[in-house]
Parts: sequence; structure tokens; C-alpha cells
Amino acid sequence: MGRPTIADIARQAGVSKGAVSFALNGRPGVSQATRERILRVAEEMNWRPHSAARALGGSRAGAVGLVIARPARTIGVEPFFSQLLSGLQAVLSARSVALQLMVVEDTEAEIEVYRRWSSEHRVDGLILVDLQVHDPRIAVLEALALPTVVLGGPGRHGSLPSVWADDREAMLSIVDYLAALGHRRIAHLAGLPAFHHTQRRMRALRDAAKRLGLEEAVSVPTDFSDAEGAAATRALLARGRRPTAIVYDSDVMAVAGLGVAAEMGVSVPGELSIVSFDDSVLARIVHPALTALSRDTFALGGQVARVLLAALDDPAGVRDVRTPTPRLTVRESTAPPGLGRASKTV
Amino acid sequence: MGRPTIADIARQAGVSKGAVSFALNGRPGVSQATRERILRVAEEMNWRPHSAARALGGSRAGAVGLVIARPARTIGVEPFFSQLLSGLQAVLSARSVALQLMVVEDTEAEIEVYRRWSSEHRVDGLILVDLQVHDPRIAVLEALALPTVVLGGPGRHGSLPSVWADDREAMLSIVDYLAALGHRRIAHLAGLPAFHHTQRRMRALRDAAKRLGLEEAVSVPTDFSDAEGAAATRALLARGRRPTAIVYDSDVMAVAGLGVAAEMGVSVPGELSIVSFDDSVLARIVHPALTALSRDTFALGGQVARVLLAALDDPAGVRDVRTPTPRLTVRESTAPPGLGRASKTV
DNA sequence: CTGAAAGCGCTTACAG
DNA sequence: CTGAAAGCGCTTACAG
Repeated sequence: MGRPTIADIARQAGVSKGAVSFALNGRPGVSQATRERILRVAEEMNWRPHSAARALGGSRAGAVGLVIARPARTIGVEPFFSQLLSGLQAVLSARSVALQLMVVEDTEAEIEVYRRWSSEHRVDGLILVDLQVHDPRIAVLEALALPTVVLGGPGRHGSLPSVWADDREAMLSIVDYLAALGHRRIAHLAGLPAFHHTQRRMRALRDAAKRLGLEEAVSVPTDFSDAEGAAATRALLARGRRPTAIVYDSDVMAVAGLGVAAEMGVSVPGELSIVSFDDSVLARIVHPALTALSRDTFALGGQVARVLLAALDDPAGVRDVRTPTPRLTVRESTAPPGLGRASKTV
Repeated sequence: MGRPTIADIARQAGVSKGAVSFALNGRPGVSQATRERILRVAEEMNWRPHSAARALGGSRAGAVGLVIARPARTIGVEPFFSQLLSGLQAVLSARSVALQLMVVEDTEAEIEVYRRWSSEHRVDGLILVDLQVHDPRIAVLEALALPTVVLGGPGRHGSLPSVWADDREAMLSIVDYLAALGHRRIAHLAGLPAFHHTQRRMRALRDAAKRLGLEEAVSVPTDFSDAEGAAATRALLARGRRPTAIVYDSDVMAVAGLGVAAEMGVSVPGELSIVSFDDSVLARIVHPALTALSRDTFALGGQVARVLLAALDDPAGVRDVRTPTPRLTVRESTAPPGLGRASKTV
């Protein structure tokens, strides 16, 4: 007889379709006894909601969207995103909400997707990543009135709720550690300067340098690619008085930097300490293993999903959420400066 | 007035809703003149299809699904998948078909997702990856009668159409190259033995070893994790007569193996040649850069999407598609054996 | 607390 | 080639 519908259940249970709908959705409007009977029948018939019908009747699409804008030459979906996705889906699928994922070339294309999804009623809400300093997406999303949670901040996210970790505190923890080891010349291979978190990290480094009286502390912006990471590292290490420590904004760039150090005969950590702002398998498997900032990205994804679900129920009742600051995992790529080639190991 | 519907267009153009639907979907049933008028009106009103309504009225969900089953400890979504996704979406979104992506723990959970999606009418078709030798998913999908394209093969995919590249030929090209360099003892750090392509690679190595009269050619199965890749490499290199070349089934394992070689003071490529079966940023950025099998994974994704779309239109009219065999990109990690520590440097 | 009805925005036979 | 109508499977006011 094909898939059972609520009409079948209603007939079987001897009630109206409306009553079945109320019972199935846990709403008031049916007595406890009939509710249980209806649920039992639905179970017996192995009924499942038809997502399209539900979306048409109600006004929910039953899905939320996530668009990642990355130029093709960068790594694409990095370990960070795969962890985030898992965390998101763990929470969303428990509520039967699907996740629409899309990878596009740039912010313009990203905005187009939001407009299309909105007009096609594809999604009920959105997750916004890679927050920019002057972010054109914010105004668009406010205008579309699509419930959205921003991963990033604090600040620069307009009236949209944000889930954020403190990149400033994180950067300070790195610099404090390096300074404690004795480093006085620290370089920072930053990501895209348009990103909000890039600016916060750069600013934190400047502030820390002043406070600690460092001899040098420079941030070099890049496009996050391994190519620019390698090129910038080469330039830094070719200087007369080169930095004794480099902080990389991504694990991919950090690994590329490690390769350049090997290529130029600069020992790590003997002559150069390396810290990655992102932790992942990459940071662990290279040699020497990289000291890196670790965080529970899976849990972060779950947190974002919960905030978004709350926003769907009550767009006005949602507050910004601060998540734990990433913590430094020390491995083999950091040491006091100037140990020289003696410590080069292996 | 809210979003325009086909009823609005019909009123404005002075025709029936049915006529509008035909015109908008490029079907016969309206004259050329009225078709053009309708399209013009739709354009003026900035009409967009409501995906749920379309799914309910027709019987299409407007989406296809891809489930990736990976235990949490492996890298998750690898570069391979991100490329594949991009290729899939490039073709699918041109036809306004969404992609439902889900990451789960194991095959059992994966099958559950298929059953749920099927009964909820969430997707019109599926893409199946990581084909197994005895794959329980095949029978389930045949029974669900959900149009599905298998990425993998040839063989073992039942009545489902397959898009495949020849892993056997690919392995032979590696072994032939290593043998030509003079290697006589070759090891292969394979992936999960349950995977169809793992078996084909292992068998290809055995056959090549016999044909070439190699002294030793052993395949060691692993779970694809960096941990097992490292452990197995350690065991191989600790032997008396160790292999002079190791072929790794994934880039992550190859990088882990490279780390172990460094740790044990085995120079690459002087004392050990390393080849990765997967190419990616990882293979390029490490030092020495890894010789690897390259393929156009983006194009592969596009190909899979095209076959799936064809299967949606006509499930019976789809044939298996063979894609180009991956080709060896030689970098710095391979050399004739026994050059010894002299060539270590850099 | 419950039932009968209308409606969500499309698609698709079925008559003309 | 075209129009009027029914129907997809739900949800949600609106009466009782």
C-alpha cells in the first residue's frame, strides 16, 4: 500500500488527521489516552514524516544551511570543518533537521546561495563562518530575516547571535609561552586580513609585544595557502636577524613552514620554534610534531547547532555564547631560542 | 505581497496554473508564444520555485544524498572528499539539485540513514563511496529501489551503476616505476582489507611481484589511521632486511611514515623510497615532497553527478563508467635504492 | 479536548 | 495546444 500517511493512521485509530498531527508533534489538543493510541498505531504502521509535505504545510523546510567560501587553491574542507560538521550533525539530526552544505568560490557566490535558498524556502536558518571585519553578508542576512548564527566574534556580527571563542586570549597564551621560553623576535604568519579573527590575533600580538617589551613582533598576512605560507617563511628566514619563533594561523601553513625550515637547514626547534593556531592530525604526524592550540571543535559544532535551533524557535530570545578559549598543546616544535644546531635531533 | 507563486503568474499572464507549470519546466503543452510570455512574467515577478511544493506535487525531493562512514579517529573528511564534493556540486547545482551530506560512525549507521532518507522522501538518489568486498549496503539499496551510483569497482556493486578508476593499473604503474629504479623489496601499507579497492591493490602488487621477479612484496593492512601507518612503518623499518620502498594507500599514512623514517634516522629517498596512492596538499607540503598518484578528483565528482542525474531520469538506461587511471607524479621521495645516507641532506 | 475543512505551492492526468 | 480540477501529505485556524 505504499508508505503510510497520517490519513491512514487517522482511519486506523478512528480519529481525525488533525488529531494525528497534534499527537505526532507532541502538541496540546488531544487527550493523553488518544495520543498514546495514535503513537502506537503510527509505530505499528512504521510511519515516517514526509519532509516535503511537512515543509509545505507548516512553513519549515526542516533543514539549515552552511556555505563555505574558499578559493579552489586552498585546501578546501579542512579538518576543522569536518569536525565542526560532525558536531553540528550530531545535534541537528537528533532533531531531524538536515544540513545543507555548499562550497563556493567567494563571498559574492555565497550571498547568491543565501538569496536562492531563502526564496526557494530550502532552509530555515543558517550558520555563518569566516566572519569578516566589514562583512557584507551580515546586512543581507538581516534583510532576508533568516535566523542565523555567526561562528565568530565578538563584535562585527550586527544583530545576529554569535558563538565565539576568544582568539585574542588564545594568541596571548602563545606569545606569553614563547616569551617565557626566552623568545624576543616572534613572527606571525596570519590568514586573510579581511577575516575578523585575523585582525584580533594581529592586534593581540602587537599588544603583547608592547607589554612584554619584545624586540620584534610582526604579523604577515597571507591567503592561508601552503604556497604563501612557504613563501613568507622563506622571506622571514632569509633575513639577517630572523625571528626565533613563528606562529602560523593554520596547520597547513605551519607544516609548509616546517618544510621550508628543513629546506633552508634551519633546525626546529633548535633554531626556530613553530606554533600552529589550529590543531589536527597534520600537526601530530609531521616531524617534529607541532605545538598547537587545541580545542574541541566537535563540541563547538554542537553548541552552534543548539543556538541555531533555539533561534528557530524564538529568534528574539537568543544570546551570544562564549566558548572555551583554545589551549596550548606543547609538542616537539617549541624550545628556548638559540639552542642551535646541537638540538637539531635526528 | 510575499513571494509570488505560479497562481500569481497565471493571473498576470492570463493563463492557467498548469500552463505556467509546463512553461516553467520546459515541457510541451504550451505554444511558443505563451511560453515566452509566461517566462517573461515569471522573470518580472522574480519567481522562484518553492522546493517543498515541487517535491510534494511531483515526487522529487530535489536532493541527492552522500553518506560518509568514518570512525572518528581517522581524519574525517579528507582532501579527497572535499574535492569530490566540489565536483559533485558544480554539476548538481546547475540542475538545482541539492546535496545532502552526512558523516556517520559505521556502515550500520549509514544504512540506517538510507532507510530514513528513503522513508522520509528526503532524497531522489544516492552516491555510494568506499565500496566493500562483501558490501551489505548494495542489497539494501537495491531493495529500497533508490537510484544509486557506486563510486568504485569494477565488480561487487550488484545491479547498481558504477563509476570507477582502475586501482589495479594504478598500482602496477607504481610497482613498475619502483622496479625500474632498481627496487627489489617493496612494501605496501594498505587500507582496510574490507574495501574493494584495497583488495585490488594488494592483488596487483602480488601479481606484479611475480611478473617482475621481486625478492619481496608484502601488503600490510591497516585502518587508514596515521597511528597504524606509523606503527606499521616502524615495524617494517626495524627488520633486518627492510624494504627499500613503501607504497602507502593514503597521503595521511604516507606523511606519518615519512615522520617515522626521520625518527629512525632512515633517509628518504636515499635509504627508503616513499609513494602515496593519494595526492593532495599534504603530499606537496612535506619535506621531501612525496611522489604520488594524481587524479582529477573534481572531474570525477562531476562525472559521478552526471551519471546519477541520468539514473534519476532513466534508472534502466545507465551504464558503468570507467574514468582515467591516476597517473604518477614523481617528486622528491623516490630514488634508486641504496644511495645511502650520502643523499640524505636537505 | 476534538473534528471537519481549508490551504501550503506545486504537478499531472483528464477533458476539451 | 490549452484549461479546470484533483491531489501530493502534511499543518493550522476555526467551529463545536
